[in-house]
Amino acid sequence: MPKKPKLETPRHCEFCAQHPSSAFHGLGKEALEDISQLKTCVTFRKGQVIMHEGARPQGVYCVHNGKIKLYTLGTEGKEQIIRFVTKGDLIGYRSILSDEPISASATALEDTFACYIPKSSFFKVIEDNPKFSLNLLHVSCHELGEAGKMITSLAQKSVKERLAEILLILRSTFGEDEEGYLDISLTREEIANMVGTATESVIRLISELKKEGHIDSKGKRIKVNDRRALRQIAAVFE
Amino acid sequence: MPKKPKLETPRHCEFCAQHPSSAFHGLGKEALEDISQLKTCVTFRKGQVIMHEGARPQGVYCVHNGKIKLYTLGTEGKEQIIRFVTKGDLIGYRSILSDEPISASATALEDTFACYIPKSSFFKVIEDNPKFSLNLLHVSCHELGEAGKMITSLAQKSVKERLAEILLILRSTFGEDEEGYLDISLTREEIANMVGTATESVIRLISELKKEGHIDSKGKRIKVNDRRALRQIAAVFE
DNA sequence: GTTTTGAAATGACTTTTGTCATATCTTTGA
DNA sequence: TCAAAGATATGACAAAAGTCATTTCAAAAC
Repeated sequence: MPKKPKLETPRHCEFCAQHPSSAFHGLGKEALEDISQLKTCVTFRKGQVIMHEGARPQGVYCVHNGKIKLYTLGTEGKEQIIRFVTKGDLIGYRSILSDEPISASATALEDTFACYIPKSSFFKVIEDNPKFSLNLLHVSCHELGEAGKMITSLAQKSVKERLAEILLILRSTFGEDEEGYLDISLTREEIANMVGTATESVIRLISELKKEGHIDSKGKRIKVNDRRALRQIAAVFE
Repeated sequence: MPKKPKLETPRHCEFCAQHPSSAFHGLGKEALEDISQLKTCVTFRKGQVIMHEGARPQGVYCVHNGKIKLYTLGTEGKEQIIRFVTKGDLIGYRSILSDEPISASATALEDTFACYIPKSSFFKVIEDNPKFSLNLLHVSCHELGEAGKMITSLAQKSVKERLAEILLILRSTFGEDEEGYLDISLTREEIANMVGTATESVIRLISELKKEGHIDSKGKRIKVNDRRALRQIAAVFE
């Protein structure tokens, strides 16, 4: 039996709303109080599927903590990871707001704690709080920009450039642990599924970056030594 | 001097609002009246740049007619076409709503007529009309789903599969003229910039699809003969 | 109508990336 | 602690796609 550490207990929405990137940021006390009443709390174990591509969600999840991958399944059933979801992010809002089936499955990469807000309540909050609509627009339009960048990378960059880029994204999304390793555990296959390449290619290129001294790795764990160098390789000039 | 046919004259916003896919669809008469007051009308000649990547737009364009490509510039200055914009679509809303610089340049593929709505007016309409916010959310979330599909295609499909897919997208976006040719004129290079490949590869594969009888071409003009076959090649099962 | 320019088409070749086979290393759980 | 399963690593080879050079064609411009 796997160890099942006790998950953090649910909190009031006010806590999530403190994150500047949260869609609930800037809402009034009463609004947050309302949402707190309407939500229910859920936990997902590592590896558990949270939403399934093609399904019609009946609500959205607001992630309180944990790490989740969003991915679509390609022709051969191969996962393509679109992005990661962490603390403060919503899952399922795209489908509900565009009135389309879920476009990307979500699976927990770690034990995750989230709040479930039913569709009707979600729309109620939108109607009652113009600020919330604006926040959602802000989030979805930001994502749209990120997706555009990803499209350009996939279409124009080499596998090595993309890998370097992804490593930087992982670092800024998940940060580092005390030893300086990326604070996210992904298999080489999952990294390949983000980069859009074969697992073996990722393995080879990680070895290469390691030889070049830009990164270190110890089993699954990866450490970014030289961000400048990676940025150079990724041809990211921002 | 190139021929400059007279462009269609501006119309009231009510006309644009008739399109079910327009963000202005379903707004009340007064709201539309307000917008009509606030907007100004602009025309763009074929080839003219409408918005520039990196810029900070001071308003959005609502396209009344014409065809526009949205694209980012990759490392080597190579265009990556993200999507096309036509009648009823907005340009620049992503940047304004996410409060980020423009992520994709826009260039007119044909003479285009559009309405310009200043940022302040745009936000005013949002605040006064919850329905408009919802429409915008609908549009941006839909786009987000499309972007996800594009990411998966680029990452997992072969160039031929992607080309077949793009030809189908062009057909459903722009339709056909009386002779059955796609009602959009793109160079092979532009098609390559959508597919994410080299111009020569597109040329070769178009020849191949032609030999296989699935399409026809006459100079730039392309005709889709067998949608079923293209769908099969593109591995699109919808 | 002819010239000029830019696209499209095609061949030869190179590079990149993917696939398959196999060996080695880490975890995980008994 | 050790065995088994699952990841990672590496080599050899194949396939896909890109690049460069050249030719043919089409569309503007004169």
